[in-house]
Amino acid sequence: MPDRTYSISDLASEFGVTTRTIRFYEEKGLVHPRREGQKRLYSAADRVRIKLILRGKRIGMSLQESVEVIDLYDPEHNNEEQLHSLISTVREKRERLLQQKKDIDDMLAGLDEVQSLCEQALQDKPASPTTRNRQRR
Amino acid sequence: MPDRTYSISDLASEFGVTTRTIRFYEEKGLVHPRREGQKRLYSAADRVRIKLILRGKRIGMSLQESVEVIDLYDPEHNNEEQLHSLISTVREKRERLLQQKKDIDDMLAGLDEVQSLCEQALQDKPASPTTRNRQRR
DNA sequence: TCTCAAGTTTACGTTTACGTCAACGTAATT
DNA sequence: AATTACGTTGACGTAAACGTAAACTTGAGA
Repeated sequence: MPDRTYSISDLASEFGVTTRTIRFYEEKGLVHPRREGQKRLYSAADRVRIKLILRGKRIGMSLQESVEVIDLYDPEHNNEEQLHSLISTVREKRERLLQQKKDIDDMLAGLDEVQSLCEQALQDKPASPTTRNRQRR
Repeated sequence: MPDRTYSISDLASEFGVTTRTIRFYEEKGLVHPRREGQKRLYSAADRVRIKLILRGKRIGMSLQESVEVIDLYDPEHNNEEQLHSLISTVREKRERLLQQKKDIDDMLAGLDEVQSLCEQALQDKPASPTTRNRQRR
């Protein structure tokens, strides 16, 4: 059923955000759900847009920037000039993402180090002082 | 020279931020530079802290969260309980970072797709209309 | 019919991360 | 002595991304 629709609270609970958040995205023009009377009806495409926006948020993108990335997909680019500028936009986005990956890898390496230091410290004193005291008395 | 110091504008220009930004970090207790009279004097350690904060920012961390990560490095953890909670903190951070890496890879895949569609579209019409017109006249 | 959950609009509040003056100090240069 | 560069402390402003409260509607069920 590719034409399934979603209520606002469907999506809110699915994505772990409030309905206020989703309405806010609409205020900002990030999504345009249909209306059934008063109620908002979200299509599968709307759902994907929100999902992609939240993905962008997780890696520190602003809402506007996420939309910018999402809009790279729909072909509004007809002439050669637009295609070239699109390609260079893609290149810039990609460079930033690669930098972010590097930042993440660096941070992961730091966490590994912290963890092994921790585990070593736990090895060096296998019995805690409290345990020792309890045993002696 | 491991005891080199930096002025506020040294660091600002090195990291591409304003001096206001660095003073703001101090207001928030993220760095504590020494003073020479009125002026702030930043040590190599201060510089690294700022660098790590900015790294955190690039991957969407708040300033507080970056500090939290940075503070994992200095051993304030003496007893067993603290060590265990530190390890579980590390685990949580790592999980989030891995999710972010996945998000980035997904987005990179999307960009690849956009780019190849672009290049194909450019292949399909190798001569632009303007070029054609110029050649015909 | 009454209620109750789910939805709606409007509007003001909040947090984070700085920007932007203003007004002043200090040290070197002209 | 005056300019210039660099620094300082307030203090207020702002944009983004929602939170929160108020007051209303609407469709489904007891």
